[in-house]
Amino acid sequence: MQTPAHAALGDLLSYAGAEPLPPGTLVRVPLGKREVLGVVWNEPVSLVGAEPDMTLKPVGAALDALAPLGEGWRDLVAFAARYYQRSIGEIALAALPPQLRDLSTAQLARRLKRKSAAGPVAQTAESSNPVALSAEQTAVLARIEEGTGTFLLAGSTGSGKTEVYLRCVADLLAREPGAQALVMVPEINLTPQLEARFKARFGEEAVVSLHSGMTNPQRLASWLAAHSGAARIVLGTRMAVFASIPALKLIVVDEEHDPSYKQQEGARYSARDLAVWRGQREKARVILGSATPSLESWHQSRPAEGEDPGGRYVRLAMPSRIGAGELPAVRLVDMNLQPPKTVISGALLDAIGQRIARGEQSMIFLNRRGYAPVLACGDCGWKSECPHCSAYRVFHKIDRTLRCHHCGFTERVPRACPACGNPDIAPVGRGTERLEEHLAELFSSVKRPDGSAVRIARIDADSTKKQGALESQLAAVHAGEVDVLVGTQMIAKGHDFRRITLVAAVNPDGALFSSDFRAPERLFSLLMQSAGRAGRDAAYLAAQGATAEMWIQTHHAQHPLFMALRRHDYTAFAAQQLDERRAAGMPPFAFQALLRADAREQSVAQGFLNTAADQAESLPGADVVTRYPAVPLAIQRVANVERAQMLIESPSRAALQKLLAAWQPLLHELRRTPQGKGVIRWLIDVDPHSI
DNA sequence: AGCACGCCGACT
DNA sequence: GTCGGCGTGCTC
Repeated sequence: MQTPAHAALGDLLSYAGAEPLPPGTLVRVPLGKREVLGVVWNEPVSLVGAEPDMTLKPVGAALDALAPLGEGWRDLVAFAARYYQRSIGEIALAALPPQLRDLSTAQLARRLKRKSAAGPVAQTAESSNPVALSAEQTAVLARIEEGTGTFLLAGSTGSGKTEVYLRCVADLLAREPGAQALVMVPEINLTPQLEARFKARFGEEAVVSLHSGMTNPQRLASWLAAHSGAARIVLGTRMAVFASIPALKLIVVDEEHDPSYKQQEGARYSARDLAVWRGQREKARVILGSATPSLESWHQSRPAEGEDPGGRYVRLAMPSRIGAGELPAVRLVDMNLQPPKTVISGALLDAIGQRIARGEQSMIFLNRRGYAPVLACGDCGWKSECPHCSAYRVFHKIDRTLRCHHCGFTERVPRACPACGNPDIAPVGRGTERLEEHLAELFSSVKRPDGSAVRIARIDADSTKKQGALESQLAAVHAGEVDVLVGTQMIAKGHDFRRITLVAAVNPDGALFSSDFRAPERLFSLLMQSAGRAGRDAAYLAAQGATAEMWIQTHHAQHPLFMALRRHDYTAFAAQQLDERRAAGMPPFAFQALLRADAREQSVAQGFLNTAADQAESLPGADVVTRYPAVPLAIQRVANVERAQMLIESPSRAALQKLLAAWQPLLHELRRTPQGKGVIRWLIDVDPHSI
């Protein structure tokens, strides 16, 4: 009858109840010695006259102050559970606000009484006087209005995608009383500004947010508002895709290419893919928006007016920036022509210096936090390895620590080499901390227009750990209190800096020759997004007489990725990447899953996987599903746990799904045999992001 | 996942 | 002599 619990316990548990409860009803049920939250899943079955083969425990109190969860929601949960090889209970429970688990019926009723019913959407100043649309925005909106299904909105950074979302929501709310919309963004950091914009347009009452940064009571309140229909607009991160939204008619997935939409622990779902599925199921329009769509979405889409109707999504383009300058000119600096060990080339230094002299801002990216990725002894070759992981600990100069970014193990930096006693141990490589320090030295003699010293700031996961730190640091940049901003990809996303006219990536080469076939896609997208941070305010550029520039320092200045980037030509880059993927039989032309196992010994983890692969031989679908040999993960050991994985691949998604479904019970079984002894955990990752 | 039961090391 | 380590097993 219901579904609490996790893991290897049968998907659905049966309970006895005096009254038939409709599916979707939330109930409290006894499980072992505990009482847990459950959801009535199937229509009740009458056992009158039947001989019970087991004694059923009685179902507990129903949370009947709450409307039962709808069929659409239950279908979504069931699909996600099936597709990602997890139990229904795990998905359902993760989808419900945590506080619902430990709230009594009476407490819940009290909660609900406080909430008012759905009101009309308030007309605010902005909603009665919206900004004028560009021709491209108008055309795109018209196309969405007349169509149904899923749309891929490929719009340059600064082309006004958010305004399109706002209009689509406004049109929907005006057209269909009671209809609801779901708008997703990849990162928590991006929700406050989006929330502000939606609330300004639609009023405080109409909008709620759902993300993991909220407190439990806040999350419950938002969830209840969405479930009851009081909230017309639900904003959130990937978890929001599972919100109960009974009158869902529109889903927006902003920055749909962003890897954050893929959950990386527990049930490894893709919120973007589930959004598309949910939209189809609910007959809701889905808009996937991005300046650099994922190759999966690009491949699935075709132009609206094209001759080739084969795509599942309608592709809509907004190539022009509005209110913003031209896309920045991309300048490639060939680091092979620079003196060895150059960090910032002379030309880039000059360019930044000119900006400082004019009172403009520059932004420099380095996707590596800390001071230096390794500390090494020049005498004996000691390196700052983590004792628990197969990785180096990163040197953080700020607090004089060596920190493992994988297991968190932190120690004070030793005075001398721990192996040979040599006091001369040196940082190798460069992170944002060291870059910040280096820039401060380089610009120590440079003065701002008013004669004061150059102000350099750093934004990364370390500088923003404290609550509200990111907001205050961003505010300082907006207020013009910073001349040069150094940071990780954290600053590449979404933030609308008005006075930045130069963006630089000082060392992006790592991703060019990575073993991860998605690395180029991610790099291109990151660099495009970064470029989009520069010159966002045409009026400012004109007043300054400035042009926006994106600088890239590389040892591979002729690389096709950079050539495409220089022309801001996503289409060409995508075509080239898709050709490579097609030739190599990789996604989106094949479907993948990873089977992973962790153990104290690498051989145990691999043994488990390889035995499992042997057993899969006779399963349905096995003939068209390739199983590669088990290999260690790129970072083989984390926190003293050895990790192994096996790639599973097929040109047929259905065959892959069929095999995985049949495989799962065998894997549970295998764990109980001697072959599975020592396996700490195993998991299946469907459509994995990094392999 | 919880939460039990169950068999081996350093403390009152 | 106990408290507690987490290995193994069960939950309608």
